[in-house]
Amino acid sequence: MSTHKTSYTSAEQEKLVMNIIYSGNLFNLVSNRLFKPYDLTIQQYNVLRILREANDFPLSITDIGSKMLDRSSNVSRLIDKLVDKSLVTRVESKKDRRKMKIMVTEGGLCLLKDIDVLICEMNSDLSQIVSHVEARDANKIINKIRRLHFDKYLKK
Amino acid sequence: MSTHKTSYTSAEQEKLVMNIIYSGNLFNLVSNRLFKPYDLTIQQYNVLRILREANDFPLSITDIGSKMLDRSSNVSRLIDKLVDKSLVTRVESKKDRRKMKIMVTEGGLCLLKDIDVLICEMNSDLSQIVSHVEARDANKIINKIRRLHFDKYLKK
DNA sequence: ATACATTAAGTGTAATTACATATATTAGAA
DNA sequence: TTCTAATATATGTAATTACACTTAATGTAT
Repeated sequence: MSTHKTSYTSAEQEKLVMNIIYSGNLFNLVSNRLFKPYDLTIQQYNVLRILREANDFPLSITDIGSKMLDRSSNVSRLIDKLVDKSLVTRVESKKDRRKMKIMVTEGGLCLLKDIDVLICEMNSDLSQIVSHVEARDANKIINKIRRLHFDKYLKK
Repeated sequence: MSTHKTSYTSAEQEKLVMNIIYSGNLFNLVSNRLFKPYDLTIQQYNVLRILREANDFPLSITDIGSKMLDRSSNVSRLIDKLVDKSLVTRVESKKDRRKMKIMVTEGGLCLLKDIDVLICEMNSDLSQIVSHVEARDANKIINKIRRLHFDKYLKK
């Protein structure tokens, strides 16, 4: 490592990127363990939440993919699993038969409601660790890095 | 979502956790693509860096695992790959034959030196997007969440 | 010395992922 | 219409991962 001030200056930014990768992996791992009793992965949980937020309006695979935490091309298979567990329904759109109309079921909403309690507890724990303002500031910084530094590598 | 002030307050913290997971995945994905021309994954790269920092002192599999970004139990297989590419050497310790002594090779150091240029460019880009102080503050907040909120779920 | 616990590394396996590609449908141009 | 391009979803695959387990070596109490 160089001893120039500029190098030292950028080290903290590099650490931040590494920290986000490391902590992201860790949070992901822990979240998946927390969701395990409900037989859900964090991605499956997020799809259910996205569908709940859509509020009875059916979403397509593409809609879901664009709103998802994880932009992989495996939304179809993810929905497969949720359909198997009767947490969502998938029917072909009649207007455009390429599209699927996906909705959360009553059972899915029920499960979400159970998990809401857990999430709520975690949130109140979290709010004792970092303040609203701190969280907002950190979000801003992470978003800046993502949008200005990383998104350009995802042109597709 | 409740309209109580406390609930609203914690929403930003929840977003931060989600943001770290999402951005972490994304940064990981982009980093892996950046390292692809060198036929390295980001974990392999980090192992090489850890070994370089050890400065000719051989590390065991456990040493590496404890310093790694990704705390999976697959360090052995990861080292396999690096040995196959002649980037590291692995020899049995004579004092304790359970342990392996792993060191980066000249070729590994060479490869790291090439990549340093790339990393350096990225760092100077990064430092134009977020300041040293912003990065330090964000690191502090993320570390607080990890240590006080998530690490307790990893007791083992 | 013997037995048992602990530590270190490696392996087996099912699930997940990234990436490329395939299939089906629709949109639009000639 | 007919051809081609674009869109939406699904699938094949090789690699990676989480997790449990095995194997081997060492430490320690008796």
